[in-house]
Parts: sequence; structure tokens; C-alpha cells
Amino acid sequence: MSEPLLVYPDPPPPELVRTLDLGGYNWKAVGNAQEPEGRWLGAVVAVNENPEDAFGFCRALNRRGLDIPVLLLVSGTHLDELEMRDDLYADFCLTPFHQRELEARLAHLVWRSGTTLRPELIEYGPLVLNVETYQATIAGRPLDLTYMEYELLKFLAGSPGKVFTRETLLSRVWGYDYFGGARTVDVHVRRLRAKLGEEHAGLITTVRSVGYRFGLSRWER
Amino acid sequence: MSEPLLVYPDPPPPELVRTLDLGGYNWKAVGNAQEPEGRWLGAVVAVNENPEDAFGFCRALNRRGLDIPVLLLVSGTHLDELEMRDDLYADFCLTPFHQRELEARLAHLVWRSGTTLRPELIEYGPLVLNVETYQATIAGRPLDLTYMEYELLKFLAGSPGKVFTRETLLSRVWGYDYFGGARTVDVHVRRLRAKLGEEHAGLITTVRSVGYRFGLSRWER
DNA sequence: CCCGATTGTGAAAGGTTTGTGAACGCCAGT
DNA sequence: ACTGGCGTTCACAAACCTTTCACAATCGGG
Repeated sequence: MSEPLLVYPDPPPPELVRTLDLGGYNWKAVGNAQEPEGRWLGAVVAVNENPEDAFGFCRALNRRGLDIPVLLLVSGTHLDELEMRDDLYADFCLTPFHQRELEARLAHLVWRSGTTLRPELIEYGPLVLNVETYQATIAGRPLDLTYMEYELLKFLAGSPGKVFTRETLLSRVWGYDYFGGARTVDVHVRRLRAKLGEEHAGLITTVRSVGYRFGLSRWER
Repeated sequence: MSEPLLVYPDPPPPELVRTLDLGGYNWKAVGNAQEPEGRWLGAVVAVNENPEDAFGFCRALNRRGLDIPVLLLVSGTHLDELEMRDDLYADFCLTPFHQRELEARLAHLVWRSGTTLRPELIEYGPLVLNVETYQATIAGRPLDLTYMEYELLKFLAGSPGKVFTRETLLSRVWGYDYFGGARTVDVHVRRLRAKLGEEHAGLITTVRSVGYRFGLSRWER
């Protein structure tokens, strides 16, 4: 299934739900901008009586770095509010809307998100690695990783569920010509787990006598 | 006066003319896509009884290479025609339109063309770079930057959040054939941070063992 | 249940990377 | 030629990581 659409607020207006479901969209409603993780086709934001709710949500989305194109649902009486807020939305649709118009705008929004460059991300559950910015977040919280920690995590998370021996990790992450003890890996894994936090430390599991694995193996899920 | 809007067909629908003139836009109607030369803020294309006229015009515009964002004026009965033609338009407005809606869409179209096509201003938070006049301000205060400092800051601020290695910066900012030490970058970054002032020095962050990044690092926390 | 092997943990040493101040040379304008 | 601004380089200091080691804890097989 394709990536989902982000919808605000939660619960969304019923007529929006109807159009989304009729269009066969995969969507998820959220109540705030901290929650969404990962990739989204776009966002549909309904502006209600209090426009600042919606605009604050959009601003927070922007702040999060993943630029998700936003389609605003706005009534004619709030049209003035759009002025000077061009950076917060990609398109808008007047309410009450004709279903066919919203469908067309949704389709265009999705098409747009498919063509515009999106940041190169590595994701697994609550973990997001932005390869371009060298930033990592776990459940929305920024992780302050050192270079080696980042490289190691990137490599592990790039093949979830797969077990790597220490020797493999040394040669692939540290370099084929690396000369050093295998226990170095242990120490880095320990610090990664510490920074992931107690709740997510289990993302990296030890496979005794073999090595380490990121994410759950098949039969654990 | 600002650059003109391109309008199709010639003559345009009278209600469109009315909105354009009321909005104070500088516009010019043309009958085919070969005619327009030079720069345009955007295009407004009215789809009449024969949609292929308008779409042909848009296609011809695309082919000309100047990517001008297109606002389609289309009636509900022709909404289906938009399908599979996403690449021909940036936005559309249903006819008959409310004047305020068209105004809002025009404003958004113009804003879009100003930011995507003509980045004469690079803005990020308190920093403003005027690429044309070679001036920079931080929180309203003018910055007195040297040429290299300006070029470096412009390049960094042009891709906020992205991390660049010193080698990349040397080749992209100093020149592909530059031959010199990578530490030169460090010194320029230091002077930039000093001139940005203590309060904004954090706009440029060091990513240890990798390089430097502008913006988006600790600001979002 | 015991023992060896394996892994987690804390701390410290050592090395690498970056910040900093200053000096040098180049160039343009005087 | 002089001067001042600018870009570059260097040496040193500071900050930060990486690696290593010793020891504790844990696991698994016999």
C-alpha cells in the first residue's frame, strides 16, 4: 500500500473522511504535529473556527524538516487568513467543497509529492535517519549521535532484521582495512542503546556468539 | 513594475480581466505559446469549451523550457480533463469563481514563482540574503561580509539542514579546480559565526568528522 | 548447577578533529 | 611604493571521540 496522507485535526470533518475513503486513500488523522513520523504523501489540514490551530500545525510540520505538501480546507470567510502564509500550504480548497474538486486537488497534491525531491530517509518504526542532514530522531526526539554511532546505526538500520558479525561491521562501517579489536563494536552498540533510551534500546539486539541485529527478526513480530 | 502575468486566451474572459485589473496585476494576453518571451510571474489559462486548446498551450509552454507556473480556470464539467495532466498546471480554480478565491490563488501562484523560480532573496529565520545587491542582514542588522564569506553563507543557506563536507564546499564555493587546504573553510566559518554574533552563531553548526551545516540543527528543539 | 564463553559496563588513555590567534602574501587603490 | 583589506596557511590549544582494558554480569551447554 502506498504511503499515507496526514489529516488534521483528529477527528477530521466527516465530509473529508468520506472523500478520502471513497478515493481509496490510506490516511491517518493526528491531533498535533509532533506525532507523525516517517513518510507521507501529503497533508490535508482543515481550518476550523480557530485558524491558528491549523496554521500552527502547518508551521510545526515545516519545523520538523520533512516538507510535506499541505492542502488546506478553508471556508470563504477565512480566505483572508491565507495572506502572508503562503509558505504554510501548497494548495487550498474552499469549503463546502464539491467532492470532485477535492478529489482533483488531492490527486494533484499526491502527484506533486511524488515528483518533488524528498529527503533521503532511513526509517524503522520510531527511528528516522536523515542521511542528508546527518540527523536522527527516535519517536520525534532528536538523537545526538557521534559520527561512528551514526554510521553504525545507519548501516544496521539499512538492513533491519539482519544479523551482522562484529567482523562484518568493522569492515563495512569502519572500513575494509580497519585494524582493531572487535570489542569496539560492543562499546558503540552500548552507547547507541543508551542514546536510544531505555524504551527503544531493544531496537538493537544481541545475537549471542554471532553479532548484532537491528529491528525485530521475522518470528518476533 | 513587476514582471507580467501571462494570460490565455486572447481575449481572456471578462471576469478574469476584472479580477486581474482590480488586483493591480501587470498582465498580457496571448493567443499562442510561441509569442511570450522573457520572464513571467506565472500564467492564467482559461479552459473553454475546447479543453485541448488550453492544454496544448500549456504543453507548448512546458516545451519552451521557461517553467512558468500555470493557474487553470476550469469549469466543473471539465474537471475530469485534469486527470493525467498534472504536469501541465500548478493550480486550478473552478469557474464561475469567487473573486476572492481567484485573488488568493493568484497571490499564491505569484509567491510560488517568486520563491521557486527567482530566489533573489534567501531567507532563513533571522537571516536575509539579498543575492542581487550582495547584502545580508541578521535580525535586521546589516552584516558586513567579504566576498568569500558571502558566497559561503549563500551556498550553505541555500540548502538549510544539509551537511556539506569541506571538500564539497571547496569545490562548490571556491571552484571545481581549487587547490588548497580544507582548513580554509574552518576559518571562514569562524569569521561568519563571529559576524553573525553570539546569538546567531549557532546557525552554522559543526558536524564532527563530516563538515558544516546551516540551520535546522538545535533550533527546532 | 557449574563453568567457560560471551557480552555489558565504567573509566581512562590516546588520538583525531575543530576552534583560535596570528602571520604571511597577494592585490587594488591611493 | 605604500597601505589596507582579504584570503590563506600555520601552530597550538581545546574539545571531543574512539579505542582499549579490566572487571562484572549474563548466557548456554554439559
